[in-house]
Amino acid sequence: MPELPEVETIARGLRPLLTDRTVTSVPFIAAHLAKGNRDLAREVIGRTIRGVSRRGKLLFLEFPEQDVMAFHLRMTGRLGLMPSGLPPVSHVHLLLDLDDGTALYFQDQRKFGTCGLFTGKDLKRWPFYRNLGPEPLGVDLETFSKRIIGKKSRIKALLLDQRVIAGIGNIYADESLFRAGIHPATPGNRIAPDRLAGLLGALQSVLEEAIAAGGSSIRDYRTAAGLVGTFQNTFQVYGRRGLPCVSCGTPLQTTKVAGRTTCFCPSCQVI
DNA sequence: AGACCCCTGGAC
DNA sequence: GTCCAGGGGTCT
Repeated sequence: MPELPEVETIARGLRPLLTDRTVTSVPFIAAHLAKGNRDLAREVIGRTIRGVSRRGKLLFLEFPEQDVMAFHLRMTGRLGLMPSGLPPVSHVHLLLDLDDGTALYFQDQRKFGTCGLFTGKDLKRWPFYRNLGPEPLGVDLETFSKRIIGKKSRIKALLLDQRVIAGIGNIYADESLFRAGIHPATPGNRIAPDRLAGLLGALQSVLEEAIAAGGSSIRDYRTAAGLVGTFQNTFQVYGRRGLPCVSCGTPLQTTKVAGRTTCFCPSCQVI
């Protein structure tokens, strides 16, 4: 599910509700999450959340001393607040009761999502976190270009690789490649510098517009307040196989790149 | 680069 | 029944 715009939207929604809240109890943690979080309750109870942040697709609850609780929502994870003490909701795997009578819930139909409590030191040692590429909304063209140019992999695979650039998933990879007019199978080392500039611009505009729209709700994604995003209404290629290209009318095609269905315009997007 | 794994449910 | 899904890890 959530890619950068969705996680950013959730983080912005949670920030005012969670900042300065103290965890009072952990009424529920599912077995698959408890594994690897054996002492979560003991370690998180009594701690005060000082901020909510995002890095790539990771969402952090920030505690004092650089400690964080990290969430990765994978395909179907949701975070939100409900009144504490309510009867169990389907697919909720973690509840944190807070000192204002609310409870943070982590809901995840497919159970791919993960969470964990990290000290600052342990977080920096976590390979997935340590190896994350730069933030696409903060990276400069030179840094971005260096990470693409000279790589033989197909550009779609590079965009999906969290070590190359953080936070991009299947939707925003396809949408930005269409806007930039780049075929998803183009090898990274065969994209001219001016086209890389166009790609970074496309990536940034797509992500900014998606954040402004509260993200894309295909199926499961909801904001922290439980609302759907609206950027799915603006998709130009994602999920539009067979439909006419918005630019030239050619039927959009799909292919597989990095194991993911990839939708593109065979006429507008060139290698 | 690709296959298969984790898991649940909707579309067909 | 089969195939597919906003992700990522592991193994060949």
